[in-house]
Amino acid sequence: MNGMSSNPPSKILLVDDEQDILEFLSYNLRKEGYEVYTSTNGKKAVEIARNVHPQLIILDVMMPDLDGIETCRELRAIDDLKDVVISFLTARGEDYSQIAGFDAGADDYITKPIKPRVLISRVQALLRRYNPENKTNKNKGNANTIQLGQITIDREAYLIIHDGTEIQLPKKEFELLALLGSKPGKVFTRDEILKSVWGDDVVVGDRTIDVHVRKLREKLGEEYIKTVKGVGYKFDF
Amino acid sequence: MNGMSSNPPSKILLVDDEQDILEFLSYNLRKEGYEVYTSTNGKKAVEIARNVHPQLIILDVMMPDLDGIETCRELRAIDDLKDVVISFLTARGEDYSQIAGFDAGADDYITKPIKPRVLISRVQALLRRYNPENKTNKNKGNANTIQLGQITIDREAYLIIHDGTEIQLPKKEFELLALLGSKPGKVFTRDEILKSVWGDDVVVGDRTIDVHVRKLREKLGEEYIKTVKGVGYKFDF
DNA sequence: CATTAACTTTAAGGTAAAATTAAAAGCATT
DNA sequence: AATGCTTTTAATTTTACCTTAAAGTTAATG
Repeated sequence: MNGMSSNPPSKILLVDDEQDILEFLSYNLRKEGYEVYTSTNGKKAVEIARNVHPQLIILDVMMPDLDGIETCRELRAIDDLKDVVISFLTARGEDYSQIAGFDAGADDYITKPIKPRVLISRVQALLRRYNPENKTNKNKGNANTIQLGQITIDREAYLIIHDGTEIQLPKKEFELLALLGSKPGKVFTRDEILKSVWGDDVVVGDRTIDVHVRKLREKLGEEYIKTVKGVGYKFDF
Repeated sequence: MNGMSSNPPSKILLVDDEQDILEFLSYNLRKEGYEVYTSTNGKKAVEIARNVHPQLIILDVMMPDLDGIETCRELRAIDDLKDVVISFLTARGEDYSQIAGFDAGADDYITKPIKPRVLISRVQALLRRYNPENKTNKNKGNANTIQLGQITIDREAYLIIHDGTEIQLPKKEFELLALLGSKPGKVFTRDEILKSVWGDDVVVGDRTIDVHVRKLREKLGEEYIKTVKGVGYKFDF
């Protein structure tokens, strides 16, 4: 039982159009002691959120009617809910750079399918961030973490969580990984990487990228970043 | 949206006891426009199949109660469902020599975990192979992939998916294939190929193209790239 | 059916690109 | 100014890809 920090259990609102997944998620979260509310559509979700003031809202991106992104906007527009933690729920392989570009104000992406254990740990991490005494609301606006299978990229803390272990990455390494991870599967050319991570003007030698890739592979394992010779690098997911 | 060939979206029945897998698969397939039905057990699956007549059934092999193999047998015993395409879903590393030996009547195996784009392409391949009238080859919105029968060319990832299997191609091979595939049926002369893939200035011998064609044929099969003697090469499917 | 031109096939270097390693150069922090 | 960490460079090795060359095959033509 982890839902109760000291006294009151954390309230979590789940929104997904599929009853099945809703049950799966709520079952696992309730087992941990969380107080779970559910809704199968965005409209109802906004209502519930207004009434119960959950600490965390998990929103499926793809929903008929009012989709996750719109729902998120509406929620963020409500004064009372300004600092609720909101996480999107997406299927793996999505283009996160695009979704992030929407800037709808989510704090996290959780990718499906997700194992109960991983779900719980992500939820815990998100709630830790909520921390009411921390009134300096840092997490405004865009998404701060992206979960790609075994790897979670936390843009706010510049760290990643790999197989449950936190790894603090230096700036450049982190930005390189975040770029590749923003569009899993896409090959980024060296030029694209240089422009995005180093900036238009900065000139560094070609081997610099290689060395950073090496560092990342050392820390994450060899399997995540793939080389496409003559083209560039990609995050394989 | 690719599920709709011309008008009616293809119906797919998914059967897996794990809720999150089910959700992952259905999310991705629905996004492509398929009409997806799900069941967490074999018995209910047979019922659904009887009622909705899906074009494709994807069955997890390992399920409690009525397992995939038995379910498949039952389905095949139903006269109405004789020519439904059935694919097993197995975990990677599972011993499926045994399963294959059972010969329960499946048309394909899909191994978990599977990447979204591979899943989609595999499903398309299956539907196309066994429903030949489904000849309409509408490209989906994703501007970076080209669907050519059993082959998907993904320009972003620099790879192709053939019969649902990813093949990472080297630069030159990929570019050659992408050129030929950009206009299926058209014969590209050697000059056109050289100019487009190698560039105006670069001078390479004529045999170089042949060798790359060979490599592609090795990886894809002989049937896709056709030689038109005295003229050039073309992609056919 | 011999000739020839065009394509196929195979295997062996050559080479450009990437990986690797170590060390130097930067930068904070104390 | 000394320490520890990050970033970049430089030098070397390794790898994968590309090209070529050489021999084999095919198909058209007289």
